[in-house]
Amino acid sequence: MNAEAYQVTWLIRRLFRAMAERADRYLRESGLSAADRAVLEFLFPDERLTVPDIARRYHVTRQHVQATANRLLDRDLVRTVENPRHKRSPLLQLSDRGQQLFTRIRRREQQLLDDLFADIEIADIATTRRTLQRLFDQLREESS
Amino acid sequence: MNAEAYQVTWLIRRLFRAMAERADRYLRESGLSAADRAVLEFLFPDERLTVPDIARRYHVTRQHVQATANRLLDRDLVRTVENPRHKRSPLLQLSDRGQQLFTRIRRREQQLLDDLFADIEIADIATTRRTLQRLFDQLREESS
DNA sequence: ATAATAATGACAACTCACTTGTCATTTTGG
DNA sequence: CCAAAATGACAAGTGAGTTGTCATTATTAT
Repeated sequence: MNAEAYQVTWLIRRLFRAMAERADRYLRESGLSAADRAVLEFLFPDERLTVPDIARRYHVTRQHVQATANRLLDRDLVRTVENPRHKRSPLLQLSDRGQQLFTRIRRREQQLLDDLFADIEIADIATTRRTLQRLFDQLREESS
Repeated sequence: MNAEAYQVTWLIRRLFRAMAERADRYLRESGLSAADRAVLEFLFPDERLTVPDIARRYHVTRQHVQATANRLLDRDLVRTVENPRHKRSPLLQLSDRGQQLFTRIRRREQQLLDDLFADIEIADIATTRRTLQRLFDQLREESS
């Protein structure tokens, strides 16, 4: 059992790398980085969040999210909306271009996902999801 | 089902980050980076491999492995053995210090792993391993 | 109301795991 | 034997993040 547990963690590492590689390839076509995608995802389809909000949810420094958000603003994929709760920290929201782009990306990802999981039984996917979720909860709990 | 498939990939990403964070913490205590650990693992317990061998297995550039190996050589965690098959490219092997260090690391990791998987049924671990393996095979196949 | 404290954006320098590219040498296979 | 491949050394770059600092703006506790 120890051996299997070890292999699970090994596979998580390998899968992450393989998925990131694959994602990089199709994201690059849209000129997006993984960090860009992550921020867009938080705003999709119509969330309004500040930079520090996203940083907290993403478990990443606000400075990093800020840099990413500024790039997205420059490229008109995101726009700012006045924040009634904080004058200096506007809410971010997908622009129309951002909406369209991310919708396309989601569709593309959905296709890749369907292909990837095509041959796997639904019950196995459910068990895997549940197990990974428990592992994740366990890790989060330990580090808090 | 699509939703569950998506969550599986999301969890893989999250788990990778959480595990990496955790690993960084305990590796740093030994003054090792993740790259150092990866190379040591290829040599543990008594493999003899050249830098390009490791690079090929690790699916990473030989230059990157070379830099890591050189650091490990500087720190006497690894030593070189003459390679009968290639004069310029010696075999790498764990030094005694490297052996001891990596043995300690493995023990520590085993403990963390046991804790992490403590509450999860063996059958679920087996299903998860099998499913992740199939996902991994699928990805590898597609990109070849 | 005010004074201390926290949150934010802007900017800069850094780290880490990698990559790409180049060169000189050595090895190998036709 | 000679062309092609493999190797180590060196250099510069990338991408996702981090830490740290500053000035400004909000929040809170008194």
